[in-house]
Amino acid sequence: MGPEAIAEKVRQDLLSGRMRPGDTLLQGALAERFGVSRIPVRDALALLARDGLIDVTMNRRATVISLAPAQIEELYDLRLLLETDLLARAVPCMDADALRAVDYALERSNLEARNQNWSEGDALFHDTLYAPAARPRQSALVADLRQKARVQIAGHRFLPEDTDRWLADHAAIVAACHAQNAPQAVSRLRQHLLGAKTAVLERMNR
Amino acid sequence: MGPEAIAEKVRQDLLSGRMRPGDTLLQGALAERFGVSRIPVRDALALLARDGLIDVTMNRRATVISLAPAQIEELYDLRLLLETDLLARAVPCMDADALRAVDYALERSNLEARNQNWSEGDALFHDTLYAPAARPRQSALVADLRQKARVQIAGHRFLPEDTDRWLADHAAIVAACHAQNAPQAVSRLRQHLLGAKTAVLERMNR
DNA sequence: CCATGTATAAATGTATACATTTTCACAGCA
DNA sequence: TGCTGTGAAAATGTATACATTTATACATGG
Repeated sequence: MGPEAIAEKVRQDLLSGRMRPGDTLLQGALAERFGVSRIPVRDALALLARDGLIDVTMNRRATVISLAPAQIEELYDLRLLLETDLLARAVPCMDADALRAVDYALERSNLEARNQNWSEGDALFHDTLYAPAARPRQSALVADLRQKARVQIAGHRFLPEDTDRWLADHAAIVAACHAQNAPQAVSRLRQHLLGAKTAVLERMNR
Repeated sequence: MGPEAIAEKVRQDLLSGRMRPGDTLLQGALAERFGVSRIPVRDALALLARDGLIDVTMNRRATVISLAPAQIEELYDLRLLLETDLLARAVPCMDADALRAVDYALERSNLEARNQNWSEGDALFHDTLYAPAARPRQSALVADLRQKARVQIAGHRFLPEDTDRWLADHAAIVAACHAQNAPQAVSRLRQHLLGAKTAVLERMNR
């Protein structure tokens, strides 16, 4: 069991909400759980820290990142900025294959939503949507931001209530893509992300 | 000598061009240089990897990141997107104190440029410029991107030739800030960054 | 009852030793 | 000459042991 495999297991704990913001990760406990010494565990924690999912400081136990509302807001504003730019670049590059992939991702996100697995399908959908832009670094950044948001959301235990509205948003975006109407696609993505931001912030303030 | 102190020393090697893209970093050599075992060195390398300055893969020696032209281009496009947004947010928030700080940073960047230390002053100037936006995450992201670019530039050994033009760009941006004219400030920042991007790309193709 | 200081327990940081993997020079061959 | 495979040398990965720091429980004083 190598460091990246350990990191992946722990990442699933974070994304699924089994571990929540503020929880501590003990090297010794993880080492015992995975049957290794603390050295590879430290490496795994460094990987998660690289993605900004946990906070590791000298001589202190690692903790799951806990974001204040202002930081959540900045996070979603960043997603808005980066994702609308990606989509604007992607739409003109979408050929028949890309559109087929988007259609498939839309269907998948619908299915996953029915299976209590909204986040997974949502992530796949957005990644597929931006793939034609061929911006690996920017896409990776967005994926990181989304993952950070997921950890907070999963940790706060609020399952998406407005799933239907968000699926409708997705469908509208896809329709604009088929019409090769980049401005409209971007506009709908903007509404989609603004809605997500306010929904999360609102539910954090209870 | 702790991991972060080691990382800082190595970071200076990267930013100054003493180590160049593609160069390898040996754990044993660094351990001997800093008089510690390889364990804290590994932690230091993990920190640098977190900032995307070096590439560490399992069982392979760490190497300084080497960016292809397409990646450099994406990097500057990202800076453009994130920095113009930051400046647009910052200008309306600039009070007398902030403007004084910007003036001071402009002077400093002029001085540093005369001292063969352009990059240092440039980084300070931009950071000061965006500080009023109060967007710590976005600012940190931009600082990371700038640092990555610096490593490439320093490694390729091309000192800025158009320093005077860039200093003039800075002055123009500051003037627009004083006039509280955000659109103009953003427009000039855009020109500034586009110029930097083309200059770097052009010189990489020799 | 709450705050503060202290001792003990627990967790982390680092050095050393050894296993595993990669690297690199060099021999052999087309 | 150029390529490929092989072996020794070197570099990395991990376990263990121990030093150092932090966290927690508990007693003490306000």
